[in-house]
Amino acid sequence: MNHQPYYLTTAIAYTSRKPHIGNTYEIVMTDALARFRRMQGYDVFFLTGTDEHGQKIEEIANAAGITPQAHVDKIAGEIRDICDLLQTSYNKFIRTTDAEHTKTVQDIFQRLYEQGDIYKGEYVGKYCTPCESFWTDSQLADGKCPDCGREVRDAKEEAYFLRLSKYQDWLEEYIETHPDFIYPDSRKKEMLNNFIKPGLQDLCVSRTTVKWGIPVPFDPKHVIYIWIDALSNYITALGYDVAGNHGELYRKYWPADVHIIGKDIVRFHSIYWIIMLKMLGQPLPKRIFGHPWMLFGEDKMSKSRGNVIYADELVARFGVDAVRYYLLSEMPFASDGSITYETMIERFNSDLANTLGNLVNRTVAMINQNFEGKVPAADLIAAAPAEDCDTDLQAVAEATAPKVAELLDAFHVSDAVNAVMDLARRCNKYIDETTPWTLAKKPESKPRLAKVLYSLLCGIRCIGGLLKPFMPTAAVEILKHVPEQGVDAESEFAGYGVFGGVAYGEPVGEAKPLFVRINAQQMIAELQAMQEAAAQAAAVAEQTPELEPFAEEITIDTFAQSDLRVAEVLSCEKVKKSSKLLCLQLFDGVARRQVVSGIAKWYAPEDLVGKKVLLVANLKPVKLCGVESCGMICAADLSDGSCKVLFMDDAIPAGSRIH
RNA sequence: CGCGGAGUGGAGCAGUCCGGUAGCUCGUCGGGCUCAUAACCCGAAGGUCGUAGGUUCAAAUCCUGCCUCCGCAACCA
Repeated sequence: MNHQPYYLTTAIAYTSRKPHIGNTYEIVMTDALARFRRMQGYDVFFLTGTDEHGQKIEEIANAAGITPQAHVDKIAGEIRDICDLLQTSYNKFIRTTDAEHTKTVQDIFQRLYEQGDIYKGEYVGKYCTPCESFWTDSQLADGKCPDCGREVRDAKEEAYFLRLSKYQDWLEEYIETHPDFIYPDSRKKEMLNNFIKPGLQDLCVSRTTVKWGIPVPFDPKHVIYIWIDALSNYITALGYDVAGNHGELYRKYWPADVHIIGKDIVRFHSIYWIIMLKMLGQPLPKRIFGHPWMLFGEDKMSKSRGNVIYADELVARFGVDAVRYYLLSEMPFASDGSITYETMIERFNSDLANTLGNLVNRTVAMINQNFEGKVPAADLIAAAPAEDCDTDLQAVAEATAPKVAELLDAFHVSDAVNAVMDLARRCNKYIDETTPWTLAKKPESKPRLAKVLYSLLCGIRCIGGLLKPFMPTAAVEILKHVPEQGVDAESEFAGYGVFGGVAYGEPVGEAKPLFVRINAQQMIAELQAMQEAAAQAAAVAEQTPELEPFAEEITIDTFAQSDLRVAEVLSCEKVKKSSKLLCLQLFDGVARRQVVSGIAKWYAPEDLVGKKVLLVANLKPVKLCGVESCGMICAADLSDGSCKVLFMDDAIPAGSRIH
């Protein structure tokens, strides 16, 4: 029996808003793996939780007129409710506002500062107002904010930096000599080629502009930025202590066996987090698995598209087990999966109702009809010789547990689920091969009938047991029909690779449908109605959009520093190397000038030629994708993310100044 | 030439490393069965394996060019 510790984690969920079903996939998958490892006998610790600090949360709370703490309490509660609703078996739910976490994060920051891995920098530097972020010169992308691409302004700020550059060579070598560390392989290549090999920049790890966060202990006007705060949760949750007086959990479970995260944050885990641990002198997690995303149809789920699906709505309609089954069986290993109501209903009917539920139901019904509802007696079964289909069924059943284990070892969750369903299909076929209803008509076939039905119960026992990681409730329901006798195996999981273990003479219970077939047409009509209502609500919300807060008050002199002019578009073409940029030739009243603008997505070059636009004439020239841009044309940002250029009255001559 | 992934019957995927009869689930059609939830089992139709070349006795698989899609990066002054 294996009692080794096994530690696995999900990313912590950001508490900006209620998570949709795509966000939920991760924790369900992690839960399946956690349950699987427990069944194998591992001493599992499964961590999840919420990431609760940051500017965005401050803003949302302000807009709602509540404190950030009140906001995160509410959302963290909702997130935890969803985890519970989906029956995820986490051992701890950490919140980054927990006192213990906060303290340890401060200790980590202090320690890294003392040993020189965090240093205080000051820049006369670059500050992005919308992002409230500031950047070193080397971080700027062509003089712009690397996060949002917008303009940055000079600002004299001091901030703390994490010395990533020092560990670049070490990290590169580590990743290359540990081929399974970043998984799947394509993510590893992405990290190496796009981030590590080009050179790591020191990372700014504090903010003075954000208030909702953990203060830097020795310099409280700074707040510790997300990286050190959020990533540390994996060790603070276990009682990591900077001085080495670690809690029992830490001593037992660290390093993590796997961090399960979305593919979008592989970078933070495989670079920042790993280097932080190296700095702290702690062992590294064994593996980082970046999973794909769940899309709705072809699109990413988003509230403004009105196509958001929430876990609780699906559970209300299909039940927890079906939702879990769908998420786990439908998501491919490496590429993005897609969720649609049609496929959800289809898989429910064909897999859960027809193949699985019906198998259990018909088997139990036959035992009720022919053996007074009790598992046939051992001597009766023994009186029937084994036939080819018996040994084949047994072979398939016994091979299933090892196969599932192998697939789960490699994180091929959907293949593992499908392997169990294959066994259910084999059982159904066995019923047709043996035609128990014919056997039931002849008294002399009673031993054969007993053997057939017993074999089916053995198969169902394997199926029920192996489904435990994926559909905990349904698995237990199935196993209730298969009275346990106990088998000799090295773990619970391996026990479900044994064809047998069903107690003779015990009642199998009443035959009732496990999953009632869904009327697809009717359900889809209902769901569509629901979705349309949601889309409509989104459209209504659109009319009263959340506006960006107004900027700080300025004087007319400050405004006068901006030289706004009317300019005429002489010609316009796309910038070759970019999907977003148009290059415009303008007449500004005096001369011709070139301006590059990121509006290619919404305007074709010919839409602009001959129009008069509003030009910010005294912006410092910059290069975008290698093309020089002298100024900026003004456009309004719409709430759907698009934008509209401000066209001026034709009667205004080019060069007119705006006041 | 920024990095990486993918193109296989109507849909979704496996097979490609290591060349040798193209496989699975769903759907369609036909048949069987009746224990069971209009369920289950069998069979059939349907694929120039993105495209053009090359290597080979033999290519979905190896090599080269090209096309298309996607992710990451870059990119909205």
